[in-house]
Amino acid sequence: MGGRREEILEAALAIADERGLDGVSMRAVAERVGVTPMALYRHVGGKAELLDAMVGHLLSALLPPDRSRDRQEPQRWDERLAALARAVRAMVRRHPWAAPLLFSRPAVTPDAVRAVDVIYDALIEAGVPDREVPRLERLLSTFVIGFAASEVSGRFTSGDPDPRGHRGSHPEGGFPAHARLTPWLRLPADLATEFEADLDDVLRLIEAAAGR
Amino acid sequence: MGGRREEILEAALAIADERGLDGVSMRAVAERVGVTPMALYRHVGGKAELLDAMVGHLLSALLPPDRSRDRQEPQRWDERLAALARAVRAMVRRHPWAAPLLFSRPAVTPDAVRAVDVIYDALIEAGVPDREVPRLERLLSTFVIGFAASEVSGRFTSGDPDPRGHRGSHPEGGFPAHARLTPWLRLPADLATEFEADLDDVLRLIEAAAGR
DNA sequence: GCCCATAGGTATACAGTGTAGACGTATACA
DNA sequence: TGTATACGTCTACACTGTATACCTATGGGC
Repeated sequence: MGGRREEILEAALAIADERGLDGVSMRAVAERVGVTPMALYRHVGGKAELLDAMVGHLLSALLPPDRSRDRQEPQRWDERLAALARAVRAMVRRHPWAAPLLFSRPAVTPDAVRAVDVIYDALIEAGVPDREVPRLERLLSTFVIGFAASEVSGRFTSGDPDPRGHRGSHPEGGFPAHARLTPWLRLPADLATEFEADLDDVLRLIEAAAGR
Repeated sequence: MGGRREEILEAALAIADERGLDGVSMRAVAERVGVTPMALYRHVGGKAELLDAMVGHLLSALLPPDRSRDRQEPQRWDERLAALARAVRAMVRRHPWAAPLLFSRPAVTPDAVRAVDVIYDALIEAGVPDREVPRLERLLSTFVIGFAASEVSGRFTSGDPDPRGHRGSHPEGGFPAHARLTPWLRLPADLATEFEADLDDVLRLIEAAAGR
């Protein structure tokens, strides 16, 4: 059975959560499973395939079990999209190592396609013309993944922490707009509410695209 | 002088362009410079710092030389933002290896801060309230970098190439929205015009935020 | 009972990685 | 002349992914 494969995957996930993606070496995974490194190759094709399987595993937990055909979806389209977006962000925050992989690996696993289908469905219900649906799906998912990736990789938080002394303006007027915005740049930027505001804006963008 | 450091950087850039980011090993760079691997450590602190310097080098070429105070910026705010966005996309397409690094390394180099300042300035001119400017800068840059990264890493192009036989619907009605959109999913998705359409939408989003 | 194919695991080995540490040398300044 | 500093080399270490070869236990057909 594929029980062993599952065991390997769980071990790799645990190591990634504990020690980061760099900690996931074939030897480390093998040791955790209690087996020789080369034994892994019988179950996963290699390191690349192992990484793919890891993100696939995470994606499979994104959506609730597929009862979408049994019962009517309760929420409005925008609430469904927002819920999915929040789920992605939460997943990336729990497993920061997954962020770079989400960009490189295309969504080909059945679970990933299922998620895309949920987005398509919501966009159609929103009134987006069929022709525009794939584009707006890519726009939305790019933003959500990009936000989460930026967040966990420090691209947002460590940006420009009061540069060059505590006065607002840079030496010799280097960055005038920064100077003017100093009071707002000083705040630590609550990323949870920022995500909600962004999400709101993007959903309005979709509404606008639907009404054309 | 730092001439040697520049030489090392150029060598690393050239290797990344030719053989990808994985080709950039200390040994490879050293060989190209004509020196022993350990000699690099006198000029760049280590591999991580080398990578940082590489993206810094690319960013420094993004904006025209700083004459922003000599002459008035000619274009409207939205044209300026669009130009910068297109420049980022072009840069990533020319140097695909840079995409993942742009997400992880925060914008702390002077050139990066200068680019952010340009965006701030445009957003202010657009009429965005000061309080909202940093957020919308992050939203815009996240989208632009995310789009470019997705594009060069194959997240867009290799998505679902007519899955499971050439009929639109999946076996046993797995993905209804996919089925409905089949005609549009079949097109190869012109990413250049898609980028322009997205950009247009995001700039409208900014306009909407300005008018509140 | 016998035989053998197959699945799963092990041992060894190879080429490559980043970099710590010790050592050398040449130039510039006191 | 002496010495400090910048720059480079050499060696070595602890890793990485994985190709290859070998071993072992289990199950099915005869």
